[in-house]
Amino acid sequence: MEREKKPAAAQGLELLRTKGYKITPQRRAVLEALDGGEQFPTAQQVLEIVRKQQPDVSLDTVYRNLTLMVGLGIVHEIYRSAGNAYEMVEPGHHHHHLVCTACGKTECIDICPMNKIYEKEAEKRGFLVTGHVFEFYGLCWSCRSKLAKK
Amino acid sequence: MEREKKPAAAQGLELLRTKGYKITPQRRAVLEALDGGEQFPTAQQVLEIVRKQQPDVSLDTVYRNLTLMVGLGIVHEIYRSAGNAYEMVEPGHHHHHLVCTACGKTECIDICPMNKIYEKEAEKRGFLVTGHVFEFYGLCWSCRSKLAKK
DNA sequence: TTCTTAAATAGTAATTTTACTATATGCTTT
DNA sequence: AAAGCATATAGTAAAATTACTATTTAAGAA
Repeated sequence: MEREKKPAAAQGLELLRTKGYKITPQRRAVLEALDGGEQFPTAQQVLEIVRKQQPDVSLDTVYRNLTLMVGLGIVHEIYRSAGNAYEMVEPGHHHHHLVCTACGKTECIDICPMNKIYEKEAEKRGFLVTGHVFEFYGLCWSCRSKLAKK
Repeated sequence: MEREKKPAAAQGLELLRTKGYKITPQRRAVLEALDGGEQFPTAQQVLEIVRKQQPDVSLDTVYRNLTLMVGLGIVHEIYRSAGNAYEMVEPGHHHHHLVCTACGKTECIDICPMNKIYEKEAEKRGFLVTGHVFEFYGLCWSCRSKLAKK
Protein backbone atom coordinates (compact mmCIF):
# COMPACT_ATOMS: atom_id res chain seq x y z
CA MET A 1 0.00 0.00 0.00
CA GLU A 2 1.44 3.32 -1.11
CA ARG A 3 2.05 5.74 1.76
CA GLU A 4 0.64 9.20 1.18
CA LYS A 5 3.39 11.81 0.80
CA LYS A 6 3.27 14.42 3.54
CA PRO A 7 3.46 18.11 2.62
CA ALA A 8 6.58 18.88 4.68
CA ALA A 9 8.70 16.32 2.83
CA ALA A 10 7.38 17.55 -0.52
CA GLN A 11 8.20 21.13 0.36
CA GLY A 12 11.67 20.06 1.41
CA LEU A 13 12.25 18.43 -1.96
CA GLU A 14 10.93 21.52 -3.72
CA LEU A 15 13.35 23.76 -1.82
CA LEU A 16 16.29 21.46 -2.62
CA ARG A 17 15.37 21.62 -6.29
CA THR A 18 14.97 25.41 -6.21
CA LYS A 19 18.38 25.84 -4.62
CA GLY A 20 19.97 23.70 -7.30
CA TYR A 21 20.54 20.56 -5.26
CA LYS A 22 19.92 17.24 -6.94
CA ILE A 23 16.94 15.12 -6.02
CA THR A 24 18.35 11.70 -5.23
CA PRO A 25 16.57 8.60 -3.93
CA GLN A 26 18.67 8.95 -0.76
CA ARG A 27 17.41 12.47 -0.14
CA ARG A 28 13.83 11.43 -0.72
CA ALA A 29 14.29 8.58 1.73
CA VAL A 30 15.80 10.79 4.43
CA LEU A 31 12.93 13.24 4.16
CA GLU A 32 10.36 10.47 4.22
CA ALA A 33 12.04 8.86 7.23
CA LEU A 34 11.75 12.12 9.12
CA ASP A 35 8.21 12.70 8.01
CA GLY A 36 6.72 9.29 8.51
CA GLY A 37 8.80 7.58 11.23
CA GLU A 38 9.00 8.11 14.94
CA GLN A 39 9.47 11.50 16.56
CA PHE A 40 12.97 12.90 17.12
CA PRO A 41 15.00 10.09 15.55
CA THR A 42 18.78 10.07 15.84
CA ALA A 43 20.98 9.81 12.76
CA GLN A 44 21.29 6.08 13.37
CA GLN A 45 17.54 5.68 13.51
CA VAL A 46 17.11 7.64 10.29
CA LEU A 47 19.64 5.32 8.68
CA GLU A 48 17.75 2.24 9.84
CA ILE A 49 14.46 3.53 8.42
CA VAL A 50 16.11 4.51 5.13
CA ARG A 51 17.76 1.11 4.79
CA LYS A 52 14.43 -0.67 4.91
CA GLN A 53 13.88 0.69 1.41
CA GLN A 54 17.48 1.17 0.28
CA PRO A 55 19.84 -1.22 2.08
CA ASP A 56 23.08 0.23 0.68
CA VAL A 57 22.71 3.81 1.89
CA SER A 58 25.72 4.88 3.94
CA LEU A 59 25.72 6.60 7.31
CA ASP A 60 27.82 9.35 5.79
CA THR A 61 25.07 10.12 3.31
CA VAL A 62 22.51 10.40 6.07
CA TYR A 63 24.68 12.78 8.09
CA ARG A 64 25.67 14.82 5.04
CA ASN A 65 22.08 15.32 4.01
CA LEU A 66 20.78 15.98 7.49
CA THR A 67 23.45 18.67 7.85
CA LEU A 68 22.55 20.13 4.47
CA MET A 69 18.87 20.22 5.35
CA VAL A 70 19.51 21.73 8.75
CA GLY A 71 21.44 24.50 6.99
CA LEU A 72 18.55 25.10 4.60
CA GLY A 73 16.00 25.19 7.41
CA ILE A 74 14.21 22.04 6.24
CA VAL A 75 15.26 20.04 9.27
CA HIS A 76 15.77 20.97 12.92
CA GLU A 77 18.62 19.50 14.96
CA ILE A 78 18.28 18.98 18.69
CA TYR A 79 21.51 18.82 20.68
CA ARG A 80 21.48 16.03 23.24
CA SER A 81 24.36 14.55 25.16
CA ALA A 82 23.53 11.00 24.10
CA GLY A 83 22.99 11.44 20.38
CA ASN A 84 21.48 14.44 18.62
CA ALA A 85 17.91 14.21 17.39
CA TYR A 86 16.35 15.44 14.16
CA GLU A 87 12.91 16.68 13.27
CA MET A 88 11.22 17.76 10.07
CA VAL A 89 10.43 21.47 10.15
CA GLU A 90 6.70 21.79 9.61
CA PRO A 91 6.05 24.99 7.69
CA GLY A 92 4.00 27.36 9.85
CA HIS A 93 4.85 25.50 13.04
CA HIS A 94 8.10 27.00 14.26
CA HIS A 95 8.78 25.93 17.83
CA HIS A 96 11.42 24.80 20.30
CA HIS A 97 11.95 21.96 22.79
CA LEU A 98 12.18 20.71 26.33
CA VAL A 99 15.03 18.22 26.63
CA CYS A 100 15.49 16.06 29.73
CA THR A 101 19.18 15.86 30.56
CA ALA A 102 18.64 12.65 32.52
CA CYS A 103 16.71 10.42 30.11
CA GLY A 104 16.83 12.38 26.83
CA LYS A 105 13.06 12.71 26.58
CA THR A 106 12.24 15.48 24.13
CA GLU A 107 9.00 17.38 23.60
CA CYS A 108 7.89 20.47 21.73
CA ILE A 109 7.07 23.81 23.30
CA ASP A 110 5.21 26.32 21.11
CA ILE A 111 7.34 29.30 21.94
CA CYS A 112 9.96 31.34 20.13
CA PRO A 113 11.77 34.41 21.40
CA MET A 114 13.34 35.37 18.08
CA ASN A 115 12.51 38.86 16.83
CA LYS A 116 13.71 41.67 14.58
CA ILE A 117 15.47 43.47 17.41
CA TYR A 118 17.82 40.56 17.91
CA GLU A 119 18.47 40.18 14.21
CA LYS A 120 19.23 43.88 13.85
CA GLU A 121 21.62 43.71 16.77
CA ALA A 122 23.48 40.94 14.95
CA GLU A 123 23.39 42.84 11.65
CA LYS A 124 25.06 45.82 13.33
CA ARG A 125 28.02 43.53 13.86
CA GLY A 126 28.12 42.50 10.21
CA PHE A 127 26.57 39.14 11.00
CA LEU A 128 23.96 37.55 8.75
CA VAL A 129 21.64 35.39 10.84
CA THR A 130 20.48 32.28 9.01
CA GLY A 131 19.17 30.30 11.97
CA HIS A 132 18.91 30.13 15.72
CA VAL A 133 18.74 27.57 18.47
CA PHE A 134 16.61 27.97 21.58
CA GLU A 135 16.13 24.95 23.77
CA PHE A 136 15.30 24.26 27.41
CA TYR A 137 17.30 21.71 29.33
CA GLY A 138 16.23 20.23 32.61
CA LEU A 139 14.38 17.32 34.16
CA CYS A 140 11.13 15.77 33.04
CA TRP A 141 8.49 14.78 35.57
CA SER A 142 9.53 11.15 35.59
CA CYS A 143 13.21 11.88 36.27
CA ARG A 144 12.38 14.46 38.94
CA SER A 145 10.43 11.79 40.82
CA LYS A 146 13.18 9.24 40.55
CA LEU A 147 15.84 11.67 41.76
CA ALA A 148 13.70 12.82 44.68
CA LYS A 149 13.39 9.24 45.97
CA LYS A 150 17.11 8.80 46.44
CA MET B 1 55.55 34.10 39.33
CA GLU B 2 52.20 33.15 40.85
CA ARG B 3 49.25 33.87 38.59
CA GLU B 4 46.47 35.81 40.24
CA LYS B 5 43.32 33.73 40.62
CA LYS B 6 40.39 35.17 38.74
CA PRO B 7 37.04 35.56 40.54
CA ALA B 8 35.01 33.39 38.14
CA ALA B 9 37.24 30.37 38.64
CA ALA B 10 37.18 30.91 42.41
CA GLN B 11 33.40 31.08 42.44
CA GLY B 12 33.28 27.92 40.37
CA LEU B 13 35.40 26.08 42.91
CA GLU B 14 33.23 27.43 45.71
CA LEU B 15 30.09 26.11 44.05
CA LEU B 16 31.66 22.69 43.50
CA ARG B 17 32.58 22.54 47.19
CA THR B 18 29.09 23.67 48.25
CA LYS B 19 27.45 20.99 46.15
CA GLY B 20 29.68 18.35 47.70
CA TYR B 21 32.02 17.77 44.77
CA LYS B 22 35.67 17.26 45.51
CA ILE B 23 38.24 19.90 44.71
CA THR B 24 40.89 18.12 42.66
CA PRO B 25 43.96 19.55 40.97
CA GLN B 26 42.41 18.58 37.64
CA ARG B 27 39.27 20.59 38.35
CA ARG B 28 41.30 23.60 39.41
CA ALA B 29 43.31 23.32 36.22
CA VAL B 30 40.24 23.08 33.98
CA LEU B 31 38.75 26.18 35.59
CA GLU B 32 42.00 28.08 35.32
CA ALA B 33 42.40 27.05 31.68
CA LEU B 34 38.97 28.48 30.90
CA ASP B 35 39.60 31.59 32.91
CA GLY B 36 43.07 32.48 31.78
CA GLY B 37 43.55 31.01 28.31
CA GLU B 38 42.14 31.97 24.96
CA GLN B 39 38.47 32.64 24.33
CA PHE B 40 36.14 29.77 23.43
CA PRO B 41 38.59 26.88 23.60
CA THR B 42 37.59 23.40 22.45
CA ALA B 43 37.94 20.42 24.79
CA GLN B 44 41.25 19.58 23.09
CA GLN B 45 42.55 23.06 23.69
CA VAL B 46 41.53 22.93 27.34
CA LEU B 47 43.42 19.65 27.61
CA GLU B 48 46.56 21.18 26.07
CA ILE B 49 46.50 24.10 28.49
CA VAL B 50 45.89 21.82 31.47
CA ARG B 51 48.75 19.51 30.46
CA LYS B 52 51.26 22.33 30.59
CA GLN B 53 50.88 22.11 34.36
CA GLN B 54 49.77 18.49 34.72
CA PRO B 55 50.99 16.32 31.84
CA ASP B 56 49.10 13.17 32.84
CA VAL B 57 45.58 14.52 32.82
CA SER B 58 43.34 12.51 30.52
CA LEU B 59 40.96 13.79 27.88
CA ASP B 60 38.19 11.89 29.61
CA THR B 61 38.73 13.92 32.75
CA VAL B 62 38.51 17.17 30.82
CA TYR B 63 35.26 16.16 29.14
CA ARG B 64 33.77 14.76 32.32
CA ASN B 65 34.47 17.93 34.24
CA LEU B 66 33.39 20.27 31.48
CA THR B 67 30.10 18.39 31.32
CA LEU B 68 29.72 18.54 35.09
CA MET B 69 30.39 22.27 35.12
CA VAL B 70 28.03 22.92 32.24
CA GLY B 71 25.35 21.13 34.24
CA LEU B 72 26.06 23.28 37.28
CA GLY B 73 26.00 26.50 35.27
CA ILE B 74 29.68 27.24 35.85
CA VAL B 75 30.61 26.74 32.22
CA HIS B 76 28.80 27.47 28.98
CA GLU B 77 28.96 25.09 26.01
CA ILE B 78 28.68 26.40 22.46
CA TYR B 79 27.57 23.87 19.85
CA ARG B 80 29.61 24.11 16.68
CA SER B 81 29.85 21.66 13.79
CA ALA B 82 33.62 21.49 13.98
CA GLY B 83 34.21 21.02 17.71
CA ASN B 84 32.18 22.49 20.52
CA ALA B 85 33.57 25.45 22.41
CA TYR B 86 33.54 26.22 26.13
CA GLU B 87 33.46 29.44 28.08
CA MET B 88 33.61 30.32 31.75
CA VAL B 89 30.31 31.77 32.91
CA GLU B 90 31.09 35.20 34.35
CA PRO B 91 28.66 35.85 37.21
CA GLY B 92 26.48 38.83 36.32
CA HIS B 93 27.29 38.60 32.63
CA HIS B 94 24.78 36.17 31.20
CA HIS B 95 24.80 36.33 27.41
CA HIS B 96 24.64 34.35 24.19
CA HIS B 97 26.59 34.03 20.93
CA LEU B 98 26.91 34.60 17.22
CA VAL B 99 28.47 31.55 15.58
CA CYS B 100 29.67 31.61 11.98
CA THR B 101 28.73 28.33 10.33
CA ALA B 102 31.43 28.79 7.69
CA CYS B 103 34.56 29.51 9.75
CA GLY B 104 33.45 28.83 13.32
CA LYS B 105 34.16 32.38 14.51
CA THR B 106 32.32 32.95 17.78
CA GLU B 107 31.47 36.18 19.54
CA CYS B 108 29.29 37.29 22.41
CA ILE B 109 26.00 39.13 22.08
CA ASP B 110 24.60 40.70 25.27
CA ILE B 111 21.07 39.48 24.86
CA CYS B 112 18.90 36.89 26.56
CA PRO B 113 15.25 36.12 25.85
CA MET B 114 14.70 33.86 28.86
CA ASN B 115 11.92 34.94 31.20
CA LYS B 116 9.48 33.69 33.83
CA ILE B 117 6.70 33.16 31.29
CA TYR B 118 8.74 30.57 29.47
CA GLU B 119 9.76 28.81 32.65
CA LYS B 120 6.17 28.69 33.87
CA GLU B 121 5.06 27.24 30.56
CA ALA B 122 7.62 24.46 31.04
CA GLU B 123 6.59 23.95 34.67
CA LYS B 124 2.97 23.42 33.58
CA ARG B 125 4.25 20.37 31.74
CA GLY B 126 6.04 19.04 34.82
CA PHE B 127 9.42 20.08 33.48
CA LEU B 128 12.07 21.61 35.74
CA VAL B 129 14.22 23.99 33.69
CA THR B 130 17.85 23.99 34.78
CA GLY B 131 19.37 25.71 31.77
CA HIS B 132 18.75 26.99 28.29
CA VAL B 133 20.59 27.46 25.02
CA PHE B 134 20.05 30.42 22.73
CA GLU B 135 22.52 30.95 19.92
CA PHE B 136 22.55 32.64 16.55
CA TYR B 137 23.99 30.82 13.55
CA GLY B 138 24.91 32.49 10.30
CA LEU B 139 27.77 34.13 8.45
CA CYS B 140 30.30 36.58 9.80
CA TRP B 141 31.34 39.61 7.76
CA SER B 142 34.46 37.97 6.45
CA CYS B 143 32.69 34.83 5.20
CA ARG B 144 29.87 36.84 3.65
CA SER B 145 32.43 38.73 1.57
CA LYS B 146 34.20 35.58 0.45
CA LEU B 147 30.97 33.87 -0.57
CA ALA B 148 29.77 36.94 -2.49
CA LYS B 149 32.92 36.92 -4.61
CA LYS B 150 32.26 33.50 -6.04
C1' DT C 1 47.85 12.24 61.85
C1' DT C 2 45.91 7.95 60.31
C1' DC C 3 41.95 5.50 58.64
C1' DT C 4 37.81 4.89 55.79
C1' DT C 5 35.03 5.46 52.04
C1' DA C 6 32.79 7.31 48.28
C1' DA C 7 34.07 9.97 44.46
C1' DA C 8 37.45 11.06 40.80
C1' DT C 9 41.04 9.74 37.74
C1' DA C 10 43.93 7.51 33.92
C1' DG C 11 43.78 4.52 30.48
C1' DT C 12 41.20 2.40 27.18
C1' DA C 13 37.21 1.08 24.47
C1' DA C 14 32.94 2.20 22.25
C1' DT C 15 30.05 5.34 19.98
C1' DT C 16 28.94 9.44 17.46
C1' DT C 17 30.17 12.78 14.10
C1' DT C 18 33.00 14.59 10.41
C1' DA C 19 36.35 14.20 6.52
C1' DC C 20 38.40 12.03 2.40
C1' DT C 21 38.53 9.70 -2.29
C1' DA C 22 37.40 7.10 -6.17
C1' DT C 23 33.15 5.88 -8.45
C1' DA C 24 28.40 6.57 -9.82
C1' DT C 25 24.42 9.37 -11.00
C1' DG C 26 21.06 13.33 -11.64
C1' DC C 27 20.51 17.08 -14.62
C1' DT C 28 21.46 19.96 -18.58
C1' DT C 29 22.60 20.45 -23.33
C1' DT C 30 22.89 18.62 -27.49
C1' DA D 1 18.09 9.52 -26.58
C1' DA D 2 23.03 10.21 -25.69
C1' DA D 3 26.98 12.80 -23.79
C1' DG D 4 29.24 15.80 -20.60
C1' DC D 5 29.87 17.46 -16.20
C1' DA D 6 29.40 18.91 -11.71
C1' DT D 7 27.34 16.96 -7.71
C1' DA D 8 26.27 13.06 -4.71
C1' DT D 9 27.32 8.59 -3.10
C1' DA D 10 29.51 4.35 -0.80
C1' DG D 11 33.14 2.93 1.57
C1' DT D 12 36.54 3.96 4.59
C1' DA D 13 39.33 6.69 7.68
C1' DA D 14 39.84 10.25 11.06
C1' DA D 15 38.30 13.05 14.76
C1' DA D 16 35.27 14.21 18.54
C1' DT D 17 32.53 12.66 22.32
C1' DT D 18 30.87 9.36 25.68
C1' DA D 19 31.23 5.06 28.44
C1' DC D 20 33.66 1.53 31.21
C1' DT D 21 36.93 -0.39 34.86
C1' DA D 22 40.58 -0.94 37.97
C1' DT D 23 43.23 2.20 40.72
C1' DT D 24 44.03 6.47 43.15
C1' DT D 25 42.79 10.30 46.01
C1' DA D 26 40.11 14.12 48.49
C1' DA D 27 37.60 14.91 52.57
C1' DG D 28 35.53 13.73 56.78
C1' DA D 29 35.84 10.77 61.10
C1' DA D 30 38.46 8.70 64.66
